[in-house]
Amino acid sequence: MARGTYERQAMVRRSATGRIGIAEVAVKAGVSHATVSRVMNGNFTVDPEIASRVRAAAAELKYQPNPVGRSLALGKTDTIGIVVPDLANPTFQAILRGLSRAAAQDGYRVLIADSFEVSSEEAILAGEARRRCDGLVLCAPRMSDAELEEIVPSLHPLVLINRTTTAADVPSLVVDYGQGVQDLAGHLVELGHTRLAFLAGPPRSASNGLRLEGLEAFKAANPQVEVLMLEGGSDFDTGHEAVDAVLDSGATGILAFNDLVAMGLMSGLHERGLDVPGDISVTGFDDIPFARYTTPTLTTAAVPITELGQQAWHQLRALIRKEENDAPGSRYQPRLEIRASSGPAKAPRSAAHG
Amino acid sequence: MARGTYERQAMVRRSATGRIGIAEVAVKAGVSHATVSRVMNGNFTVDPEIASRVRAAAAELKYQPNPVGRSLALGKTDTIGIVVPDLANPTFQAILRGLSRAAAQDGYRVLIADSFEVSSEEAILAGEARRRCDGLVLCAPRMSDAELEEIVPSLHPLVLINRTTTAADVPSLVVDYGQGVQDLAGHLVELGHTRLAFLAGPPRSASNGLRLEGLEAFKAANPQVEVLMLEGGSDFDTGHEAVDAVLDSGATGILAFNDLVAMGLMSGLHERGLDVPGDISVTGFDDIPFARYTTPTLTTAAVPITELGQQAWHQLRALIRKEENDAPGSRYQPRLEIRASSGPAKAPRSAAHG
DNA sequence: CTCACGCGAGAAAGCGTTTTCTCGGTTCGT
DNA sequence: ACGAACCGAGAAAACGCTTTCTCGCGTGAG
Repeated sequence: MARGTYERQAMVRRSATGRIGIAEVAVKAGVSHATVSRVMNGNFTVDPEIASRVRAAAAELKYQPNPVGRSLALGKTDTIGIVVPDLANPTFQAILRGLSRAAAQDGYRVLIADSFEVSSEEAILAGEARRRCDGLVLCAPRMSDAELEEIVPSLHPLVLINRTTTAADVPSLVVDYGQGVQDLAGHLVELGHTRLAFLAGPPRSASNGLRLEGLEAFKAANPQVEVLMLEGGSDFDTGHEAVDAVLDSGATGILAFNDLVAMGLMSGLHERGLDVPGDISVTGFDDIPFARYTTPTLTTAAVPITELGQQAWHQLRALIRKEENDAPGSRYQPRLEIRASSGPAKAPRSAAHG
Repeated sequence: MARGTYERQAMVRRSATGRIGIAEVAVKAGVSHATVSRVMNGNFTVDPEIASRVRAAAAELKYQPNPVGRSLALGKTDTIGIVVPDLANPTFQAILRGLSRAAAQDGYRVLIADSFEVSSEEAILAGEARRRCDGLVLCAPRMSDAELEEIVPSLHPLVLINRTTTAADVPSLVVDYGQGVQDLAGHLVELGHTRLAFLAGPPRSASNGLRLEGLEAFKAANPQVEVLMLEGGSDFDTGHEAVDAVLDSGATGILAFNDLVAMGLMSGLHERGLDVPGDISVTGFDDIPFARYTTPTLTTAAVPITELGQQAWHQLRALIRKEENDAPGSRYQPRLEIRASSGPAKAPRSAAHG
């Protein structure tokens, strides 16, 4: 029983900061703080008896290592950052969720940086977040290509969502919005619609650009159908306020920028006494959870967005661990999800009614 | 022109970690790293000429202070944490958003910890998050009172959401779910409903408990109306799967645990060919953004949840700054939001039909 | 019996900052 | 003209941890 040596140190005075540190544990256990560190990190080169003495002291003092000190010594924070333009948007919420869950399984935490749609802040925000973390996931749909290229090198390890870059070692996870919108348009045409309208998203958004490209391709392949462009945005209100423009367009099939816009639009149409899909068909994009529960249920293009968040972590993890990454980035194909908001076309409506 | 002194150090070799540190800037500017620190922190006790020399060197090397080192020296991280049980739930998304936005305005970042409904993890998660941050916001609706009381002292500065504690200096932000549910029930009764059913939330949830208390009070005050209890949960599927139970209950007015459950239920009723509110009235709770855009639009009790997130930051900030806090915590009254999903009662339905 | 070797634990350096302490050089007052 | 404040900047300590380096002791071999 080689006790007494350390039991005499009954009183432990806390360090300057008031919190229990490695030093207090070392004193209480009668060893050096180096040994405490070894024990806490499961280093087996330490005598079992001493180890248990240290563990006892640590438990008794409820010692919890200070992660900041640890991070400084180790040069890593076990934290990743994500920059999103708008946390109110279900798409980014879902990415965040997938990312957070996947990262948590590997013991990493997530720091969020919401740019609140102020794209001029995104670069600064990204830089700050990056320096606090071991890696970054960047969602910056409105940032210019030039600015993106400029900041990307300083952000490594980095994973981009719905953007691409020429820089090496920067995986891009992009959803093929162009294909998705073509599938939706094709679906409406099969139902007999010949006059479609695209209720666009935010003007400078990258994913809106992809949709527009897809529609151009669609128009080229289907010259017999009219595709009108309507200005829009990305939320409920956009859709709700677009009712007049939609009706004036005379289109019978409406491709909304996303599910939110589609829901706002359907709500507005309903208020006008119009029937969906009887009078007019509406499609969304994304397949957010709510899309199954709208009335009528929403035809949309499903994007495995939570899975994308998870994949973002896997790509980022490979970068952090400096592993060989066979598939740097990937492309997600939306899946057509036909529900009740799209139906056969009525006789074509005439434009400029009322 | 006292140049040359420092311009000779054209080559700057990066530190061990590869990143540019204060040391590199110091060498390039020909000063000590202490001086660089002073300049970077706007300390005016430094000679303007030297200061600008330092700034030039910093700019040229694109020096960005390492926040980890800074945090260690300063004993603060400029980061707060939030623990939520489920990031998929719009309520917590909204809290997070309000919190994040408010904190960002004061230069703080937010670290998220999602417990994924595993309440046994919550305590550990909370502790870990806390140690990495300057303060914590805890949403742990399922944690037992005993466990909560046990961990609370070690989490200070701490703000609780929808929980209370006996510990001092721990503000609680709680929504008065009891009052809200009574308002909703009262509304249905005014419409002539005499047989109500409450589609409950997760059994051990604190906010569900508050609703149940409210309903008890309501029953006591309105002995003429029947209030049935139905088991449930907190998401779409719960509501959707509860259709049979709801119909069997014979109730004409349904109080759903929250908006999600209400939406699931309405969707299920719609599939059965039933009309809301013609055949049956449905109310939700929370007034999530989607509630305005369902068909029919959803009668619900509006909770200023984003504002609550913002308030959480203000309370936490006061704690971090050790300010006097005149109003430690507050209570939020839901506002009855009458929309189209509730209407006059039909002739009472008989239970156990078909 | 002595020497080399190995093992376990303490000493110390290092991570990148901030901040106190100290000291050399001015400047001002007398 | 001499000493006392003063000021600006470098040296060094501190923050809390990990890890390398070093050294003492014990064991086994020659």
